Amino acid sequence: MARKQAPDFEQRRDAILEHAAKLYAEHGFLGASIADLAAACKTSKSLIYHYYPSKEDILFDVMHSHVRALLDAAERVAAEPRPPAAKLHALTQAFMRLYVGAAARHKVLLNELAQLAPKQREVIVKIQRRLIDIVQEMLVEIRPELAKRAALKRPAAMLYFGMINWTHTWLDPRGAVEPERIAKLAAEIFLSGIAEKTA
Amino acid sequence: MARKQAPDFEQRRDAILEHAAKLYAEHGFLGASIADLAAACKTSKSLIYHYYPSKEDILFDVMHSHVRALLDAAERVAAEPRPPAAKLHALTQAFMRLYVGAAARHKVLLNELAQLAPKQREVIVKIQRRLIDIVQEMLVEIRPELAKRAALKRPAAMLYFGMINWTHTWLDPRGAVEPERIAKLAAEIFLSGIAEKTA
DNA sequence: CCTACCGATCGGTAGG
DNA sequence: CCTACCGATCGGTAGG
Repeated sequence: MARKQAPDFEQRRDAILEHAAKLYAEHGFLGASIADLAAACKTSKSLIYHYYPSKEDILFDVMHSHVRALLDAAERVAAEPRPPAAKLHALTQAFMRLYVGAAARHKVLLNELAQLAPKQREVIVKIQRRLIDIVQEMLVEIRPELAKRAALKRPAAMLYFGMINWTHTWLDPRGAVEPERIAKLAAEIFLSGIAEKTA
Repeated sequence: MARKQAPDFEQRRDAILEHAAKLYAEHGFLGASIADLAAACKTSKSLIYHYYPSKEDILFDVMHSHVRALLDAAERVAAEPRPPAAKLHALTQAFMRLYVGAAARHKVLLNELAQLAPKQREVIVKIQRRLIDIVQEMLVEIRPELAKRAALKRPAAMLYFGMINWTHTWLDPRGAVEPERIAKLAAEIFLSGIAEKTA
């Protein structure tokens, strides 16, 4: 009879993931070894390999868990029956909460995509594309004129992502200006901007 | 008597720098070895070490040459006797030209700062701070109200940098929408946005 | 006889 | 400017 999985399997796995995200965010994926990760988790390398088949699979899981959370949040907001501008505000707040709550995973997602094997990278990129599509659709709802200028849809969405994704390099969650305020400012700047300038 | 430097010393050094920028942009600093760099330059590892004392010094030079070019361009635009909004437009165009013309160096500057030793990192960060200051001053010229809301000055400047720095992840210089047009769109969105929303 | 985990060490390759 | 190497450390796996 097969023995049961350890009762805390999921918790242990998640603890490894969280330590890995921190190490990879700080030193880069290649700059942090499995030995470093094992030390941070206060176990052995073998224990890490019991939970993950390879170092790259850990990186994939760090990115995948985060990008899935972003997509879930975005789909939830997109489905709300609200005016489109209010949706973009809500989406920006939701993104900012996830960025702050999972800052290490976010940084890894943005910096280490190139370290993934093509197949795994494609899984992440596909989810990211769905995120971009959701934002594009919101922008068209806000400025229907954008639908006629199809070439500008993607650039507009990417400029929006630039504003909020870049915050991970400078925003201090315990700084003078709270993340909620920054999210509000970013959404306001973007909404006024495209309202005036893409018509 | 000391032998003269090779007449093409500077050109060779610059060729190394350019190949290094490309390799580090594609594989990451830690993912590209000195042997890879030597192969790309069609020489030996020893030749590389003739021009640079260490791998890290190559990384520093890649970043330093680029951030200096950005600062020079920004200071030139800031000194022009023009209306502040026109200056921000000109600055955005100047940044975009440098990002496109030195895409690999730009990517390395944004992704590999953590791989530098603290002393060298500080040199780069100081120049980056001067860049941010120049943008902040322009924003205050555009919206004098920002001076009274000091806490928002830096966030506003960083949201601007987010928009344009992030372009390196998605902007194709040979795509349907030219970089000049993206720069114009970004500056317009930002100018209308802060005009309306930070008063 | 399984899963969970350890200390020790593998073959290869890094920067120098 | 090259080949021949070094001390160290890498990701991954062995036996028990």
